[in-house]
This record gives sequence, structure tokens and C-alpha cells, in this order.
Amino acid sequence: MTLTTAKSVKQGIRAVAARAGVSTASVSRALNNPDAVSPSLRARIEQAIDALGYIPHAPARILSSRRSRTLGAIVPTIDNTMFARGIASLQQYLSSVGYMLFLTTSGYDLDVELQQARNLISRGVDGLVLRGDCHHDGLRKLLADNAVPFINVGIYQPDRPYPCVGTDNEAAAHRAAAHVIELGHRSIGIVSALQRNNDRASARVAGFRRALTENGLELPPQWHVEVPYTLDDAREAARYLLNLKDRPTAVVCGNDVIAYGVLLEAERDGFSVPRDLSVVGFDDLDWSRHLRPSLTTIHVPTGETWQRAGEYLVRSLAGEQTIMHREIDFSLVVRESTASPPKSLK
Amino acid sequence: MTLTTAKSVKQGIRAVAARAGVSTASVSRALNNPDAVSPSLRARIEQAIDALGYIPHAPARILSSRRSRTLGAIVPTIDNTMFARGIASLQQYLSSVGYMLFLTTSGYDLDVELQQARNLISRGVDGLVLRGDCHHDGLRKLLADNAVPFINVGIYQPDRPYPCVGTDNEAAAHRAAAHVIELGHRSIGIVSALQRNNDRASARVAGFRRALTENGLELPPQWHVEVPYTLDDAREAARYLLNLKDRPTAVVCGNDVIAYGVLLEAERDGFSVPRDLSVVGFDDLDWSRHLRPSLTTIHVPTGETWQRAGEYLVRSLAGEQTIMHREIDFSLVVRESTASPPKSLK
DNA sequence: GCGCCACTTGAAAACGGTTACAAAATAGAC
DNA sequence: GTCTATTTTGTAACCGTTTTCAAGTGGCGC
Repeated sequence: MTLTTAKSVKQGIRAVAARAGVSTASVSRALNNPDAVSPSLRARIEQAIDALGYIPHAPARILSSRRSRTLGAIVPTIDNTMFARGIASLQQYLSSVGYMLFLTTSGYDLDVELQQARNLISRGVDGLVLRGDCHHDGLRKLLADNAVPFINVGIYQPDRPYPCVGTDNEAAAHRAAAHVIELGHRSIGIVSALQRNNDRASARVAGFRRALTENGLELPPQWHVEVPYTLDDAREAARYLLNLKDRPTAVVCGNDVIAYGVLLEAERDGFSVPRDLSVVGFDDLDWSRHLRPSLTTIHVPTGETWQRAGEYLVRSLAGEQTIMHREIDFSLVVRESTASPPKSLK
Repeated sequence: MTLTTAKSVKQGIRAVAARAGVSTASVSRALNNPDAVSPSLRARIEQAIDALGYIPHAPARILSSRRSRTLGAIVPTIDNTMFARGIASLQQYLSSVGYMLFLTTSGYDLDVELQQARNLISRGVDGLVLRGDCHHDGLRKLLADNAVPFINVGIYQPDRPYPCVGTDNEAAAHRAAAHVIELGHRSIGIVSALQRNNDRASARVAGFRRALTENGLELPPQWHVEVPYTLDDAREAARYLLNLKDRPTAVVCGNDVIAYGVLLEAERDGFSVPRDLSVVGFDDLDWSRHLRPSLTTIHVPTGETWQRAGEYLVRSLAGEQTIMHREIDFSLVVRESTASPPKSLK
């Protein structure tokens, strides 16, 4: 009977309220806490909402409530299968609990990482997911000053006062090297990723080295090569190693991509893997089991790792007490690329 | 001499203003349009800003200015090298012009895509980057209702009223098939990606088929197989094709990953590529030139494509007139996986 | 019928910026 | 030195929500 009140409001929660004949407070409640509003009102409001095609304005909501239901993540690069998978899992988990993810990249540059953290905090994220524990000094201060919860993912450091979730890369690398040692190799080379600003890479190198040392094996300096994350560089490193007059009989690699490069180059140079050379990777990408020979490697459950990181933050934000340091198990996957060394070189 | 005014403001732009002894308007101007404020004031303000460690609150800024300097992107999945590269390029470009990227995934589900678009619009993005032109009906309406600029990326359809940037997949696929036809193949199979909700995959199949038809070649139904984006499925498809009593002498694939699967399986089944079978891929991933045999494929400049998409939106938002349909050139890269068919089967 | 409680609802003050508009200061022209 | 045009600065309203607080409503035991 009565006409709707003046249509001065073009959109927004006020328009919905006007159309449903209720206050903005009720609309807000119907949206955020449906149980707090009577069924009849709720129905009227819902009807008004989709009659108007109303879409809540997240920034206003964040401004007012001081919570964004959004997490930020900073990864070195998205163009790396391991990170892509991790992010995909994290994103999927977050969306399942009504959170969103704001993703940025640092390109392995600590200054950029710090800047991106500022960006994300500025955006109002409720928490931050960081790769590893190798950060700019200013970053910790920034996080503390702004009381932003965060977690370091992809590493396991129970002695640190910061939360983290991931595999123990040092131990996993140790396991990988131990495998070829058990096979009888005494001459073992390392092709690692660049260690600078990359604690994951460093931890793996440390693990490899510890295994060698514990078994009384020497690592001549020329048997350890660092390469960027590309097949070309890995191949070049392999070419170098294989052409040394005193060459290793096994090579442990910082990741699977490097191992692929070594495999390819070995084959090209006429070496047969694993007869003439054993190769071990790290990460267990999809590819690794399809290669010929298939790759012996360390399997790391990346998806689970990142999802757990999300769970940690979401639970913390919900006020639940959660475990601060979570270790994710790795496993050695033995395939065709490793075998005992040839008798002549043993 | 004089004490600072009452410190009732704990943070935010008002605190900065108080500390610098200026108005909030000046602080805002110093931040957004430094030239509009005198050097002396600017200096005072900047000093106050980092004395306080002030970080602007983006949501408030967005709310007030109705612009977010943020673009949204919806991709089917991040866990696919092509998309990962594209996103990386887009993100890099955007950050170079002071924009941010809000990334979400749809998992090739049109309803999810629509929902994500709502999310992003709700977040206040200034524009949207979409994969292809295969969308939910509601999505177009949503974009129109909310006046959100957008662009379809990865396709080239100059006849549509929507902006797009990408390669002409149909033409590229045609080129790929023409290549093996030129080599003398008359029996050509297709292993494509799933065509459902994937206009890129469909366009490629259409291009393959047109090349066959134009050359008077038949495509028996059993010679066209559709598979998901995994090596395992591609291998299975290859096994099936290669074991047909009347098998094709060449296989054109919907993407490189599928081609890898075909290559691997052919080798496993004792076929020598390219002697017994020619294989053509599509995308030219890093891998493709390292494989043995290296893969003949269509090179698509993904990074450039996505960057152009960003440029289009940023320019449009700046009010510049920009070209609506931009074609990105592809190229056929002939490597070792294709050759003339064996005489006996020709 | 009264008083008390629990539950709904609404009015209005934040939230932290931007920006229209007005006022003040400065520069330039005579 | 006055007057005008221009630039610099400040005041305050507004952006679209949430949320506190108070007021209204109905149920129920007596």
C-alpha cells in the first residue's frame, strides 16, 4: 500500500535496506550473522538483495570491521611448479573456509619482499604466509609493529620463536645423499640451486654435506656447483662435472629440474644412467616418474604443507591455540636413476 | 617550542597530519600527488610518515576514491605452466605501473568463475582479466551492470564486441597440422585437451580439422582422443592410438604436455620418433627443446599476451583510447619430432 | 494484569582515507 | 602599493559498511 521511501539511494546496503523496509543494521546482520535476524526479515532482505543485484563492498566492510578475511602470501616466483602447487592448495583451502588470498612475488629479492609485505599489510590482510625464514630485518619489525600474524612455510625450525610448517630439508637432503652412499658410491658431486637468499637451498646443501662428512667422504670444491633454476644451467653444470678427469660417480641435486638437466646432459655425453652415473633429485615433480630413466628423488608433499600454513593462520585468527612448528614428512622415492657404481670406479 | 597538539589520534593519516602540523588533506595530497604540495610541507610530511611508520590503509583509500589501482584475474588453474607464466608477466607489468593483481582460480568451472568475478568486483577491482571467451551468461551481465572493464586473454576474435588479446589458436593449429601434411603424412591423429568450457582447446581442434579437410584427409572418429592435462592420460591416449590396427603416422597434440605423453609412450611401445611416428605439440614450454627427440611445436608468446592484456586495461582506465582486438603472433618451431612418414605406410 | 527476560530491531557513531570547496598566501601586472 | 590571477593549504562532507547502545516486542510465570 505505502510507497517505498524516497529513492535517493542508488546502491549499497542503504538501497537494500530501503527496498526491504528495514534498517541498514539489519541488512548487515542478515549478511554476516543470519541467525541474529528473524526469518521473515531475512527473507525480505534476501529478496531485496538479489532484486537489486547487490554486491557488498569489501573495502568498506574491511574498513569498518577491521578484518578482511584475506591472507597475503609472498613467494619468490609463481613460475616454479612447487610454488604453483603450494599456492593452488593454499588458495583452495582458504576459499573453502571463506577466506581469500592475495598473492605477490618477490623474485628472491629481500627488499622486494619487504615492500610487498607493506603492500599486503596496507591492503588489510589478516595474516601473511612467507616462504622460508630468510627475510629482511625490517620485515620482522614491520610484522611486529603491525601485529600481523604470519608463518614461514617450506622449512622446519622448531628452535625458532616463529611459527613454521614444512619438511626438514637438511634431513631430507641427508637421506638423499645417504641413499647413494649406501649404494656404494664414494665420489659424490652436488649440483645445488643458488643458496643466496634461499634457506631451502642452503639447508639441502648442508644435509648433503653432512652425509658425506659422516661417512668420511671428501667433497672436492669443484664437485659442488650452484646453478639457477633452469634446465640450460643444470646441463652446463653437468657437462662440467662429467668432463672432469676425476669425475663423481653420483650426483645429488638441489631439485628435480636440476636433476633433469643432469640426466639429459649425461645421456647426451654418452653416459648411461644409472650404469655410469647415479642421479638423485629433490621435490618429486609429476615428471620425475615419467622420465627414462625415472628419477630417484625426495618426495615433498607441497600441497599439504601450504594448506597447513593456511590452517595455522585461520585457526590463530579464530583465537584457537595451534601448534607453532609443524613438520611435514618427506620420503625417499627410489626409481631407476640410481644404482651401485661401476666396479672399475668403485 | 610549542608542543604537538593533543595526541588523541593513535594512527592513520590524522596522526601524520598532527605530527607534521598540517591538515589531513595535505598529507593525502603529498601521498597521491606530491607535486600539488610545496616542497617544505612535503618534507615535513614525509618525515612524519616514516617517523610514525605510517602505512596507508588501502581499503579506506578505495572506499573514498572509488578506485583501487588493482586488477583482478581469473584463470582456470595456476598449476599450469602457461598460466603461471602469463600471470607472472602480468603481475610484473602491473607492479611496474603501480597496480596490484588479485588472482583467483575457477578450475574450468563457469559457475565458480562467475562467483570469483563477484568476489573480485566486491573487492573493488578496477578491471578484470579473463581467460578466453567461454563464460557464464551471468558474467557478462554482471560486468555490464557494474561497469567493470575487462578483457579476454589467450584468444583472438576480432568479430566480437569484447576486447581480447591472444593468438589465433585455430590458425596456429591449422599451421601445425599443415606442417605434417606437407611432410607427406596422410594418416593424422589428434590428441586434444578437453574441449568442454575451454575455447582454446576447441579452437585448436577446429584448426587441426580444417587443415585435414582442406587437404582431403579423413579423420576416423577413433583417431581423435580428448584427454585431461596430465602425462598419464596423454600416455594412455597414445597407447590406444598406437595399438589401433590402422594407426596414424602422425599425431598433432593440443598442447606440449600431451605431446610429451605421446612421445614417452611411443618410445615405450618401441616406436621411434620421428621415424615411425611424427608428433607435434602446442605452446613450446621450456622443456620442449630439451626433450630427446626435441619437440616440434607452436610457439606462443604467453608472457607478452598477458602483459598486453594488462596494458589494455591500464590504458583504458587512464582514459586512453586503445585497440580492442590484438593479435599475438605464433610461430611453428620445427624440431626433431617430425619427419616424413615411412615409405611403407605412406 | 504485571514485571522480568530474551530476543529483534533501529539510530547513529565510527572506520581511515579523498576531495569539493573555501580561505589564505603568493606572484605578477599595472 | 593595489588589485587580480594563481597556487597552496585547510575544513568538512562523504565513501559503504559494522557495531554499540538503546528502544521496542512478545512470552511467560506469577
